[in-house]
Amino acid sequence: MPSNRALKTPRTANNTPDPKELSLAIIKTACSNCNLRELCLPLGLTDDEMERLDELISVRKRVKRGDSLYRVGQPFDYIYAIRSGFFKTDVLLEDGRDQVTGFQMAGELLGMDGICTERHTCNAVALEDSEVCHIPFSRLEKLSREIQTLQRHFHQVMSREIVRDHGVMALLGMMCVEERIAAFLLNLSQRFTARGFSPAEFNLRMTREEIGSYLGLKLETVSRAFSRFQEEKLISVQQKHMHILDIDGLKQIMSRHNQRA
Amino acid sequence: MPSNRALKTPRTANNTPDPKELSLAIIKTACSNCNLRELCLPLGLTDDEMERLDELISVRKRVKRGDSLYRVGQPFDYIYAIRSGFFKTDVLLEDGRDQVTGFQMAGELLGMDGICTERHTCNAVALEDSEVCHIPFSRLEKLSREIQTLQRHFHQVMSREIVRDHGVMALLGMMCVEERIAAFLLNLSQRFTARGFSPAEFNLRMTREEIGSYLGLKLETVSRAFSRFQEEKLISVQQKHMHILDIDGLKQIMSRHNQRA
DNA sequence: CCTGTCGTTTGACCTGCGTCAACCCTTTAC
DNA sequence: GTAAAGGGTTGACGCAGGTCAAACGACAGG
Repeated sequence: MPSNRALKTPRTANNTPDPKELSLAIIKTACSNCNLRELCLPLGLTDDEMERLDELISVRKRVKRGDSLYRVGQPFDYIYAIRSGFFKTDVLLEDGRDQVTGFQMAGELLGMDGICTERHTCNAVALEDSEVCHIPFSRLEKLSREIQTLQRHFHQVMSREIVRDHGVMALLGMMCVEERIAAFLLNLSQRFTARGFSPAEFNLRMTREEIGSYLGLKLETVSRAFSRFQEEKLISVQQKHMHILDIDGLKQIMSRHNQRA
Repeated sequence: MPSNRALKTPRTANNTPDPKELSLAIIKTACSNCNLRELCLPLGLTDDEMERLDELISVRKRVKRGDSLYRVGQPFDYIYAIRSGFFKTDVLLEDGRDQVTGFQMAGELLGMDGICTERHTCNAVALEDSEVCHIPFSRLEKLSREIQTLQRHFHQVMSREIVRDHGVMALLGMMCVEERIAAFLLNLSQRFTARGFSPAEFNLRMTREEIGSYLGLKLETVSRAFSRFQEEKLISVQQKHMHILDIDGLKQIMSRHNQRA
């Protein structure tokens, strides 16, 4: 079974977009009236500064589920802010194995992997129909030379990404299955909460295989862990619908010292 | 005979540091005559710009083997550039388990984990007597608002850290023991080469346990892998002295498709 | 010099998670 | 509607790498 099934672009059957745009449709944008501005890049800016940021984010595009926002090796020109939707990023080894390096949701930035070599070093794939603001990186750098708050905030976002990655390393390096799954669910829960959604009930946008890839597990292992958590009344899950019944129970799993195999 | 002896800090025997500084001794600094300037922060700057960077890096300090440069929770004020020596960074879980998140050598920057919360989120520990340049972060930000080249380069350094972390995730998430060890040795070899040392012969500054922690393995597993590589004439290792006999052999291990357990 | 400590190696054994396979449910295509 | 394919669950089994234990070598301190 090919592990990257999701990478196949679903047929663009009904709505045929401009062929050179593929499935990307252009929409008008403005940070100043975006309800994600407190989560996203404009955080902390004055109205005046935000207008200047507006000027540089001229396009917002749709990315259909299964389509790539960017792929390994493509030239890097933009940082992307997710307006709505859900993405995964992954890296591939030559032999076809792939590792999901993160899941990104509304208000989060994508593309910072491309800064160092001016080419992207991972793939970003939409897990549901999404909208993305395109931020020309050189103009963002210029503006952040002029607006200290913006500069600081951008540095914080990159730093947060590094810290997040350290957390994933800790997860992959020393946690057992149950801890990884609990950590994963608690992280999702917390991020949905920050966006005004229920902490306890949400849809998983990714397959068991993608969860497994992110957590360094096989899909069967993820499935079994979900079943076990369900038996223990920690969660109730069917298909993609996840209901966390006992948040504290999940937190306890994280603090029981149960080493990795 | 290790060809990278030069990395060992010259004996501190004769010059006794100020006692209230503990093991940190202050030394005069200048990027402009530092032989690491092509690896480190000043990369690409004009002489004039480099002088301005010099002004802001007023102190260089020694950190003795085993001492921390910074610890989790400490306020973040500086980015550190390693002048000489060798460090590890690690994160701890409450229960005492810890994960090494990286090994850093001369010319590399430390401390970017602290930007997002203004407090450090990992520990940085010297694995041998080292010298470190202290770069006040707010002044670095100011200067990078004025010098575009510096701004770009700093962004590249942070981005490179993110990309490196993705590589470690791939390693932890899908490689088997032999691949991890081979990847680790090849990475060290390449970084020593970039610093003008032998690609084939170097001293490991870290213990088997620290290697294991970084690679998500137990120390016994690391030791066994070294022994097996030695039997196969890929390396010759005794204690901390590593001699790579067959670089291509190690690379082949990386490309054999041997999944993770 | 000797002694204690720390790091490393090696063997024997065990187990958590991967592998393989069968089957089911849901969604999409026509 | 039906068919086909993708995604998920569950069981039986095997092995890579963890655990435990013993012994050794290198180095620091007295």
